[in-house]
Amino acid sequence: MRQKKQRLAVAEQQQSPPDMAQMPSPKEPRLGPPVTLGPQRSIYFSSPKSHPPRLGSEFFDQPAVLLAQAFLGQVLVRRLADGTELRGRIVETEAYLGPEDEAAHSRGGRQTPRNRSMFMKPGTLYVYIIYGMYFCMNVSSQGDGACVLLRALEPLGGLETMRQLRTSLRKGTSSRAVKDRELCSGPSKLCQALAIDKSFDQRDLAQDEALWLERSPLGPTRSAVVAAARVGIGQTGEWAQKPLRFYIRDSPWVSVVDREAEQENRTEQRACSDKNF
DNA sequence: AGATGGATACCCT
DNA sequence: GGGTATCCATCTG
Repeated sequence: MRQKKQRLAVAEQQQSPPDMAQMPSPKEPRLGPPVTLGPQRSIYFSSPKSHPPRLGSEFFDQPAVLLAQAFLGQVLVRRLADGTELRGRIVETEAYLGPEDEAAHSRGGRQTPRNRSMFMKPGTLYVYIIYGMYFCMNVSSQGDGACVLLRALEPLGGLETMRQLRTSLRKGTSSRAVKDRELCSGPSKLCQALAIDKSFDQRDLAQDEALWLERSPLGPTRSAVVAAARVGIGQTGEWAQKPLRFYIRDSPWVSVVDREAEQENRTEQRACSDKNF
């Protein structure tokens, strides 16, 4: 009981009410997000020179597998109600392909109130509750019912706030300090660390004021991306085996490493380079 | 390794 | 409507 209250208290503290998030308050001006929002375009912000550009809807409009790979290295930014910015580099993702994918919530074309955002336009957030107590954050991609799950971040900024969020949202009473590696190394951990909850469901990552993606100058090289089986979706079925999880090789921030897949990826690459690649 | 926790989907009156 | 099995995880011992 006490934990539940704690959880709510933190959520209220960090979370701005929807109306406040939408309307700029005249008496309390806030720093704007990296680029202007709204339908009207400005040539000033389309210039490649403007500061770290926010990734727009074109970025999200690609097939789930490509989007899952393109996410790697990009920086996710969360701005809390008090203006604090939390940032992390995406190091691990999973692709869910839509109706044909037996491991996807949208398998068989199932559409329910919960997974509605999977069918919305690319860039739409799909946040769902798992095991009754955790959140997972997905981003809709091109393809009906297809999306990408964000599984791990390398924390870059706002670590102390992340630690606080992770500590206060944890269930146990143990007051052991949360290590840096434990801040965002899992789909629900990163949601806790960035204070992302169900209220983000159906929001647009290309437009939202509290959450956005910044292009990183250096992405991982092709050989630094490991393709492995997805986590936690059972052992059976062809879809459980498919290499639809992607992570940055040797990153200490990844949630689950798959040595076997890393080995296989390497031999595949060698085979490619042998064939004059 | 085992317990946890509750929303959700799905089946059944 | 109600009952139940399941669930893309985390924490602790």
